[in-house]
Amino acid sequence: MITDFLIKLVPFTCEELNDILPYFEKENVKKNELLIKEGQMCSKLYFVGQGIGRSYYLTKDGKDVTQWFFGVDNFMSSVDSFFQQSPSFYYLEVLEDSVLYSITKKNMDMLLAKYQNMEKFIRLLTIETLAKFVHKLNAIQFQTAKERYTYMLAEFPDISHRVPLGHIASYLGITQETLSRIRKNH
Amino acid sequence: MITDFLIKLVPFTCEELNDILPYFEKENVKKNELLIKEGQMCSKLYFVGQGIGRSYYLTKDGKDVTQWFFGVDNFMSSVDSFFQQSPSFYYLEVLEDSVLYSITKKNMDMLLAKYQNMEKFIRLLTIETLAKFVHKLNAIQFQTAKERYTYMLAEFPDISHRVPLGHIASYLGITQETLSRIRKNH
DNA sequence: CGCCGAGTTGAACTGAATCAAGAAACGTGG
DNA sequence: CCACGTTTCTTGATTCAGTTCAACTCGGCG
Repeated sequence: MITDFLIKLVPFTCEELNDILPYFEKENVKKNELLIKEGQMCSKLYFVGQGIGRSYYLTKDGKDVTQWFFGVDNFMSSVDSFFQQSPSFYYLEVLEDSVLYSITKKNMDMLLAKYQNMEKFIRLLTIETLAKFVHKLNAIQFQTAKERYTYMLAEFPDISHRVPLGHIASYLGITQETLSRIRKNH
Repeated sequence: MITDFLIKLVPFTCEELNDILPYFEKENVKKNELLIKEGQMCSKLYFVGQGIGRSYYLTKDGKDVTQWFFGVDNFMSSVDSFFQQSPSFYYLEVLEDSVLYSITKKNMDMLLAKYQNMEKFIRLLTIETLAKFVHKLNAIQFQTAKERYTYMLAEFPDISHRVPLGHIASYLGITQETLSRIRKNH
Protein backbone atom coordinates (compact mmCIF):
# COMPACT_ATOMS: atom_id res chain seq x y z
CA MET A 1 0.00 0.00 0.00
CA ILE A 2 2.99 2.30 -0.08
CA THR A 3 2.69 1.80 -3.81
CA ASP A 4 -0.84 3.18 -3.81
CA PHE A 5 0.29 6.18 -1.88
CA LEU A 6 3.24 6.84 -4.20
CA ILE A 7 1.31 6.64 -7.45
CA LYS A 8 -1.56 8.67 -6.04
CA LEU A 9 0.70 11.73 -6.14
CA VAL A 10 3.11 10.99 -8.97
CA PRO A 11 2.96 8.59 -11.97
CA PHE A 12 6.00 6.49 -11.12
CA THR A 13 6.92 3.87 -13.70
CA CYS A 14 6.98 0.18 -12.82
CA GLU A 15 10.73 0.17 -13.09
CA GLU A 16 11.02 3.06 -10.69
CA LEU A 17 8.69 1.42 -8.21
CA ASN A 18 10.59 -1.85 -8.39
CA ASP A 19 13.74 0.00 -7.57
CA ILE A 20 12.26 2.22 -4.88
CA LEU A 21 10.09 -0.12 -2.83
CA PRO A 22 12.83 -2.47 -1.57
CA TYR A 23 14.40 0.45 0.26
CA PHE A 24 11.44 0.49 2.60
CA GLU A 25 11.97 -1.84 5.49
CA LYS A 26 9.11 -3.33 7.46
CA GLU A 27 9.28 -2.72 11.20
CA ASN A 28 6.99 -4.04 13.91
CA VAL A 29 6.84 -1.57 16.73
CA LYS A 30 5.27 -2.15 20.14
CA LYS A 31 2.91 0.27 21.80
CA ASN A 32 4.57 3.23 23.55
CA GLU A 33 7.91 2.66 21.84
CA LEU A 34 9.85 5.79 20.97
CA LEU A 35 11.20 6.19 17.44
CA ILE A 36 13.12 9.38 18.15
CA LYS A 37 13.85 11.47 21.17
CA GLU A 38 14.26 15.21 21.32
CA GLY A 39 17.69 16.32 20.20
CA GLN A 40 18.35 13.28 18.05
CA MET A 41 18.65 13.37 14.30
CA CYS A 42 15.65 11.84 12.60
CA SER A 43 17.38 9.43 10.25
CA LYS A 44 14.34 7.60 8.93
CA LEU A 45 11.08 8.43 7.28
CA TYR A 46 8.24 6.11 8.32
CA PHE A 47 5.10 5.07 6.54
CA VAL A 48 2.32 3.84 8.82
CA GLY A 49 0.93 0.52 7.55
CA GLN A 50 -0.98 -0.21 10.72
CA GLY A 51 -1.42 1.52 14.06
CA ILE A 52 -1.10 5.13 15.20
CA GLY A 53 1.83 7.38 15.89
CA ARG A 54 2.22 10.83 17.30
CA SER A 55 4.86 13.50 17.60
CA TYR A 56 5.12 15.53 20.77
CA TYR A 57 7.39 17.83 22.69
CA LEU A 58 7.93 18.82 26.28
CA THR A 59 7.49 22.43 27.34
CA LYS A 60 9.99 24.11 29.66
CA ASP A 61 7.67 23.30 32.57
CA GLY A 62 7.53 19.67 31.55
CA LYS A 63 4.11 19.48 29.95
CA ASP A 64 3.66 16.93 27.17
CA VAL A 65 2.23 18.56 24.04
CA THR A 66 1.08 16.49 21.07
CA GLN A 67 2.07 18.11 17.80
CA TRP A 68 0.54 15.69 15.34
CA PHE A 69 -1.11 12.29 14.95
CA PHE A 70 -0.15 9.87 12.20
CA GLY A 71 -2.77 7.37 11.11
CA VAL A 72 -2.69 4.49 8.63
CA ASP A 73 -1.39 5.38 5.16
CA ASN A 74 0.45 8.45 6.28
CA PHE A 75 4.08 9.33 6.37
CA MET A 76 5.44 9.98 9.80
CA SER A 77 8.59 11.80 10.82
CA SER A 78 9.98 14.86 12.43
CA VAL A 79 9.75 16.64 9.08
CA ASP A 80 12.26 19.39 9.59
CA SER A 81 14.73 17.11 11.33
CA PHE A 82 14.59 14.49 8.59
CA PHE A 83 14.85 16.79 5.61
CA GLN A 84 16.98 19.52 7.08
CA GLN A 85 19.06 17.15 9.21
CA SER A 86 18.74 19.27 12.30
CA PRO A 87 18.25 17.92 15.83
CA SER A 88 14.62 17.04 16.34
CA PHE A 89 12.53 19.27 18.54
CA TYR A 90 10.05 16.41 18.86
CA TYR A 91 9.65 12.93 20.20
CA LEU A 92 8.12 10.38 17.86
CA GLU A 93 6.06 7.69 19.53
CA VAL A 94 3.79 4.81 18.60
CA LEU A 95 0.47 4.67 20.45
CA GLU A 96 -0.57 1.15 19.47
CA ASP A 97 1.30 -1.92 18.30
CA SER A 98 2.09 -0.82 14.76
CA VAL A 99 3.55 -1.87 11.44
CA LEU A 100 5.80 0.75 9.93
CA TYR A 101 7.80 0.87 6.70
CA SER A 102 10.93 2.93 7.05
CA ILE A 103 13.43 4.36 4.64
CA THR A 104 16.73 5.84 5.73
CA LYS A 105 17.72 9.42 5.01
CA LYS A 106 20.71 8.14 3.07
CA ASN A 107 18.62 5.98 0.76
CA MET A 108 16.04 8.70 0.37
CA ASP A 109 18.72 11.18 -0.68
CA MET A 110 20.00 8.66 -3.18
CA LEU A 111 16.51 8.19 -4.63
CA LEU A 112 15.90 11.93 -4.69
CA ALA A 113 19.04 12.40 -6.76
CA LYS A 114 18.27 9.47 -9.02
CA TYR A 115 14.64 10.09 -9.87
CA GLN A 116 13.09 13.42 -10.65
CA ASN A 117 9.76 11.77 -9.87
CA MET A 118 10.97 11.22 -6.34
CA GLU A 119 11.77 14.90 -5.97
CA LYS A 120 8.32 15.66 -7.25
CA PHE A 121 6.75 13.17 -4.89
CA ILE A 122 8.41 14.65 -1.84
CA ARG A 123 7.60 18.15 -3.02
CA LEU A 124 3.92 17.32 -3.35
CA LEU A 125 3.92 15.41 -0.07
CA THR A 126 5.41 18.40 1.69
CA ILE A 127 2.88 20.77 0.17
CA GLU A 128 0.09 18.49 1.30
CA THR A 129 1.56 18.42 4.79
CA LEU A 130 1.88 22.19 4.76
CA ALA A 131 -1.78 22.52 3.81
CA LYS A 132 -2.76 20.31 6.75
CA PHE A 133 -0.72 22.37 9.18
CA VAL A 134 -2.25 25.57 7.88
CA HIS A 135 -5.64 24.03 8.39
CA LYS A 136 -4.82 23.17 11.98
CA LEU A 137 -3.40 26.61 12.59
CA ASN A 138 -6.61 28.23 11.41
CA ALA A 139 -8.65 25.92 13.61
CA ILE A 140 -6.54 26.65 16.66
CA GLN A 141 -6.07 30.34 16.19
CA PHE A 142 -9.61 31.62 16.11
CA GLN A 143 -11.92 28.93 17.28
CA THR A 144 -13.44 28.02 20.60
CA ALA A 145 -12.53 24.82 22.40
CA LYS A 146 -15.64 23.10 21.08
CA GLU A 147 -14.96 24.08 17.47
CA ARG A 148 -11.42 22.79 17.78
CA TYR A 149 -12.72 19.43 18.85
CA THR A 150 -15.03 19.40 15.82
CA TYR A 151 -12.01 20.06 13.64
CA MET A 152 -10.21 17.14 15.33
CA LEU A 153 -13.08 14.77 14.61
CA ALA A 154 -13.05 15.82 10.97
CA GLU A 155 -9.28 15.65 10.53
CA PHE A 156 -8.74 12.39 12.44
CA PRO A 157 -12.09 10.57 12.53
CA ASP A 158 -10.53 7.16 13.10
CA ILE A 159 -8.04 8.34 15.69
CA SER A 160 -10.18 10.53 17.92
CA HIS A 161 -11.45 7.66 20.03
CA ARG A 162 -8.39 5.48 20.14
CA VAL A 163 -5.91 7.70 21.92
CA PRO A 164 -5.84 9.10 25.46
CA LEU A 165 -7.87 12.23 26.07
CA GLY A 166 -4.84 14.15 27.30
CA HIS A 167 -3.01 13.69 23.99
CA ILE A 168 -5.94 15.12 22.07
CA ALA A 169 -6.36 18.00 24.47
CA SER A 170 -2.75 19.09 24.16
CA TYR A 171 -2.94 18.67 20.39
CA LEU A 172 -5.84 21.12 20.36
CA GLY A 173 -4.25 23.51 22.81
CA ILE A 174 -6.85 23.05 25.53
CA THR A 175 -6.80 21.28 28.88
CA GLN A 176 -7.92 17.75 29.45
CA GLU A 177 -10.66 18.93 31.80
CA THR A 178 -12.13 21.24 29.18
CA LEU A 179 -12.08 18.51 26.56
CA SER A 180 -13.78 16.10 28.93
CA ARG A 181 -16.58 18.62 29.50
CA ILE A 182 -16.95 19.19 25.76
CA ARG A 183 -17.28 15.50 25.10
CA LYS A 184 -19.98 15.15 27.71
CA ASN A 185 -22.25 17.53 25.79
CA HIS A 186 -21.44 15.74 22.51
CA MET B 1 18.63 39.02 -5.74
CA ILE B 2 16.34 36.23 -6.81
CA THR B 3 19.58 34.62 -7.95
CA ASP B 4 20.99 34.78 -4.44
CA PHE B 5 17.87 33.20 -3.05
CA LEU B 6 17.89 30.41 -5.63
CA ILE B 7 21.50 29.41 -5.19
CA LYS B 8 21.26 29.65 -1.42
CA LEU B 9 19.11 26.50 -1.48
CA VAL B 10 20.28 24.65 -4.58
CA PRO B 11 23.48 24.83 -6.67
CA PHE B 12 21.92 25.87 -9.96
CA THR B 13 24.31 26.07 -12.89
CA CYS B 14 24.82 29.34 -14.75
CA GLU B 15 23.03 27.92 -17.75
CA GLU B 16 20.06 26.98 -15.67
CA LEU B 17 19.93 30.42 -14.06
CA ASN B 18 20.14 32.13 -17.43
CA ASP B 19 17.20 30.11 -18.60
CA ILE B 20 15.16 30.47 -15.42
CA LEU B 21 15.52 34.12 -14.47
CA PRO B 22 13.86 35.65 -17.55
CA TYR B 23 10.63 33.94 -16.59
CA PHE B 24 10.37 36.22 -13.61
CA GLU B 25 8.62 39.42 -14.49
CA LYS B 26 9.12 42.63 -12.56
CA GLU B 27 5.92 44.21 -11.29
CA ASN B 28 5.48 47.51 -9.48
CA VAL B 29 2.53 47.26 -7.16
CA LYS B 30 0.92 50.14 -5.29
CA LYS B 31 0.07 50.07 -1.60
CA ASN B 32 -3.15 48.24 -0.73
CA GLU B 33 -3.41 46.61 -4.12
CA LEU B 34 -4.84 43.08 -4.14
CA LEU B 35 -2.96 40.33 -5.96
CA ILE B 36 -5.61 37.67 -5.44
CA LYS B 37 -9.05 37.53 -3.97
CA GLU B 38 -10.63 34.66 -2.11
CA GLY B 39 -11.96 32.02 -4.48
CA GLN B 40 -9.61 32.88 -7.32
CA MET B 41 -6.89 30.60 -8.57
CA CYS B 42 -3.45 31.81 -7.59
CA SER B 43 -1.74 31.73 -10.97
CA LYS B 44 1.52 33.42 -10.03
CA LEU B 45 4.25 32.98 -7.51
CA TYR B 46 5.74 36.27 -6.33
CA PHE B 47 9.14 37.13 -4.99
CA VAL B 48 9.27 40.28 -2.88
CA GLY B 49 12.08 42.54 -4.05
CA GLN B 50 10.91 45.53 -2.06
CA GLY B 51 7.97 46.25 0.20
CA ILE B 52 5.70 44.08 2.34
CA GLY B 53 2.84 41.76 1.53
CA ARG B 54 0.37 39.83 3.59
CA SER B 55 -2.17 37.07 3.12
CA TYR B 56 -5.45 37.24 4.99
CA TYR B 57 -8.93 35.83 5.06
CA LEU B 58 -12.34 36.92 6.24
CA THR B 59 -14.13 34.92 8.93
CA LYS B 60 -17.82 34.11 8.62
CA ASP B 61 -18.57 37.14 10.80
CA GLY B 62 -16.48 39.35 8.56
CA LYS B 63 -13.34 39.77 10.64
CA ASP B 64 -10.09 40.28 8.74
CA VAL B 65 -7.45 37.79 9.86
CA THR B 66 -3.85 38.07 8.73
CA GLN B 67 -2.38 34.68 7.93
CA TRP B 68 1.16 35.64 7.06
CA PHE B 69 3.49 38.54 6.31
CA PHE B 70 5.93 38.49 3.41
CA GLY B 71 9.00 40.66 3.71
CA VAL B 72 11.85 41.39 1.32
CA ASP B 73 13.58 38.34 -0.17
CA ASN B 74 10.67 36.01 0.46
CA PHE B 75 8.39 34.16 -1.84
CA MET B 76 4.78 35.14 -1.54
CA SER B 77 1.70 33.26 -2.67
CA SER B 78 -1.33 31.41 -1.56
CA VAL B 79 0.81 28.25 -1.35
CA ASP B 80 -1.84 25.59 -1.58
CA SER B 81 -3.74 27.45 -4.28
CA PHE B 82 -0.67 27.94 -6.44
CA PHE B 83 0.73 24.45 -6.19
CA GLN B 84 -2.46 22.48 -5.90
CA GLN B 85 -4.42 24.76 -8.22
CA SER B 86 -7.37 25.00 -5.89
CA PRO B 87 -9.39 28.16 -5.26
CA SER B 88 -7.58 30.36 -2.79
CA PHE B 89 -8.93 30.65 0.70
CA TYR B 90 -6.89 33.83 1.09
CA TYR B 91 -6.55 37.33 -0.17
CA LEU B 92 -3.05 38.47 -1.08
CA GLU B 93 -2.33 42.12 -0.54
CA VAL B 94 0.56 44.54 -0.65
CA LEU B 95 0.95 46.83 2.37
CA GLU B 96 3.45 49.28 0.90
CA ASP B 97 4.39 50.30 -2.62
CA SER B 98 6.34 47.21 -3.63
CA VAL B 99 8.48 45.66 -6.28
CA LEU B 100 7.59 42.05 -6.99
CA TYR B 101 9.00 39.48 -9.38
CA SER B 102 6.37 37.06 -10.56
CA ILE B 103 6.41 33.78 -12.38
CA THR B 104 3.33 32.15 -13.81
CA LYS B 105 2.15 28.72 -12.76
CA LYS B 106 2.50 27.56 -16.35
CA ASN B 107 6.12 28.61 -16.61
CA MET B 108 6.88 27.23 -13.18
CA ASP B 109 5.44 23.85 -14.18
CA MET B 110 7.55 23.92 -17.29
CA LEU B 111 10.70 24.67 -15.28
CA LEU B 112 9.82 22.01 -12.71
CA ALA B 113 9.58 19.42 -15.48
CA LYS B 114 12.73 20.64 -17.19
CA TYR B 115 15.12 20.92 -14.28
CA GLN B 116 15.45 18.49 -11.44
CA ASN B 117 17.17 21.31 -9.55
CA MET B 118 13.97 23.29 -9.79
CA GLU B 119 12.02 20.45 -8.23
CA LYS B 120 14.60 20.32 -5.51
CA PHE B 121 14.44 24.06 -4.99
CA ILE B 122 10.69 24.10 -4.58
CA ARG B 123 10.85 21.06 -2.33
CA LEU B 124 13.35 22.76 -0.02
CA LEU B 125 11.46 26.03 -0.15
CA THR B 126 8.28 24.26 0.88
CA ILE B 127 10.00 22.47 3.73
CA GLU B 128 11.39 25.78 4.94
CA THR B 129 7.92 27.31 4.77
CA LEU B 130 6.50 24.34 6.62
CA ALA B 131 9.06 24.81 9.38
CA LYS B 132 8.05 28.45 9.73
CA PHE B 133 4.38 27.57 10.00
CA VAL B 134 5.11 24.95 12.61
CA HIS B 135 7.05 27.55 14.52
CA LYS B 136 4.12 29.94 14.44
CA LEU B 137 1.72 27.20 15.43
CA ASN B 138 3.81 26.41 18.49
CA ALA B 139 3.96 30.07 19.40
CA ILE B 140 0.23 30.54 19.06
CA GLN B 141 -0.90 27.31 20.62
CA PHE B 142 0.63 27.50 24.07
CA GLN B 143 1.87 30.95 24.67
CA THR B 144 0.44 34.03 26.30
CA ALA B 145 -0.38 37.15 24.32
CA LYS B 146 2.89 38.76 25.36
CA GLU B 147 4.97 35.75 24.37
CA ARG B 148 3.28 35.72 20.98
CA TYR B 149 4.27 39.29 20.40
CA THR B 150 7.85 38.42 21.31
CA TYR B 151 7.71 35.67 18.70
CA MET B 152 6.44 38.21 16.16
CA LEU B 153 9.31 40.58 16.84
CA ALA B 154 11.77 37.74 16.35
CA GLU B 155 10.15 36.33 13.21
CA PHE B 156 9.46 39.67 11.52
CA PRO B 157 11.79 42.23 13.11
CA ASP B 158 11.66 44.59 10.16
CA ILE B 159 7.92 44.32 9.65
CA SER B 160 6.60 44.65 13.18
CA HIS B 161 6.61 48.43 13.14
CA ARG B 162 5.62 49.10 9.57
CA VAL B 163 2.17 47.58 9.42
CA PRO B 164 -1.10 48.50 11.15
CA LEU B 165 -1.55 47.20 14.67
CA GLY B 166 -4.73 45.35 13.80
CA HIS B 167 -2.99 43.23 11.16
CA ILE B 168 -0.41 42.08 13.66
CA ALA B 169 -3.02 41.40 16.33
CA SER B 170 -5.07 39.15 14.07
CA TYR B 171 -1.91 37.44 12.88
CA LEU B 172 -1.16 36.57 16.49
CA GLY B 173 -4.71 35.59 17.33
CA ILE B 174 -5.29 38.35 19.85
CA THR B 175 -7.30 41.56 19.80
CA GLN B 176 -5.96 44.91 18.84
CA GLU B 177 -6.68 46.26 22.31
CA THR B 178 -4.65 43.54 23.98
CA LEU B 179 -1.74 44.13 21.63
CA SER B 180 -1.87 47.83 22.29
CA ARG B 181 -1.65 47.20 26.03
CA ILE B 182 1.26 44.81 25.54
CA ARG B 183 3.17 47.35 23.51
CA LYS B 184 2.71 49.98 26.16
CA ASN B 185 4.61 47.86 28.68
CA HIS B 186 7.37 47.23 26.10
C1' DC C 1 -10.91 73.52 10.47
C1' DG C 2 -13.21 69.30 10.90
C1' DC C 3 -13.35 64.63 9.47
C1' DC C 4 -11.58 59.94 9.49
C1' DG C 5 -8.87 55.98 10.38
C1' DA C 6 -5.63 54.17 13.71
C1' DG C 7 -4.40 53.62 18.24
C1' DT C 8 -5.29 53.94 23.31
C1' DT C 9 -7.63 53.47 27.64
C1' DG C 10 -11.13 51.93 31.02
C1' DA C 11 -14.68 48.80 33.00
C1' DA C 12 -17.40 44.80 32.88
C1' DC C 13 -17.71 40.18 31.35
C1' DT C 14 -16.51 35.33 30.11
C1' DG C 15 -14.38 31.04 28.31
C1' DA C 16 -11.16 28.31 29.67
C1' DA C 17 -7.32 27.37 33.07
C1' DT C 18 -6.18 25.94 37.47
C1' DC C 19 -6.64 23.48 41.63
C1' DA C 20 -8.49 19.69 44.02
C1' DA C 21 -11.06 15.35 44.59
C1' DG C 22 -13.12 11.45 43.31
C1' DA C 23 -14.64 7.61 39.88
C1' DA C 24 -13.59 4.43 36.26
C1' DA C 25 -10.74 1.63 33.46
C1' DC C 26 -6.69 -1.01 32.86
C1' DG C 27 -3.07 -4.32 33.47
C1' DT C 28 -0.08 -7.07 36.19
C1' DG C 29 1.12 -10.44 39.62
C1' DG C 30 -0.44 -13.53 42.91
C1' DC D 1 -10.00 -14.66 38.28
C1' DC D 2 -9.61 -11.38 41.68
C1' DA D 3 -7.00 -7.58 44.27
C1' DC D 4 -4.35 -3.66 44.06
C1' DG D 5 -1.89 0.07 42.16
C1' DT D 6 -1.56 3.10 38.27
C1' DT D 7 -3.19 5.67 34.84
C1' DT D 8 -7.05 7.95 32.63
C1' DC D 9 -11.19 10.44 32.96
C1' DT D 10 -14.81 13.20 35.20
C1' DT D 11 -16.73 16.76 38.06
C1' DG D 12 -16.92 20.94 40.96
C1' DA D 13 -15.28 25.52 42.69
C1' DT D 14 -12.42 29.28 41.94
C1' DT D 15 -9.47 32.37 39.34
C1' DC D 16 -7.61 34.93 35.54
C1' DA D 17 -6.03 36.37 30.92
C1' DG D 18 -7.95 38.25 27.36
C1' DT D 19 -12.41 39.78 25.01
C1' DT D 20 -15.94 42.97 24.38
C1' DC D 21 -17.97 47.29 24.30
C1' DA D 22 -17.65 51.99 24.48
C1' DA D 23 -15.51 56.31 24.79
C1' DC D 24 -11.65 59.05 23.95
C1' DT D 25 -6.96 60.80 21.81
C1' DC D 26 -4.02 61.70 18.17
C1' DG D 27 -2.19 62.80 13.60
C1' DG D 28 -2.79 63.38 8.74
C1' DC D 29 -5.27 65.32 4.99
C1' DG D 30 -8.92 67.30 1.97
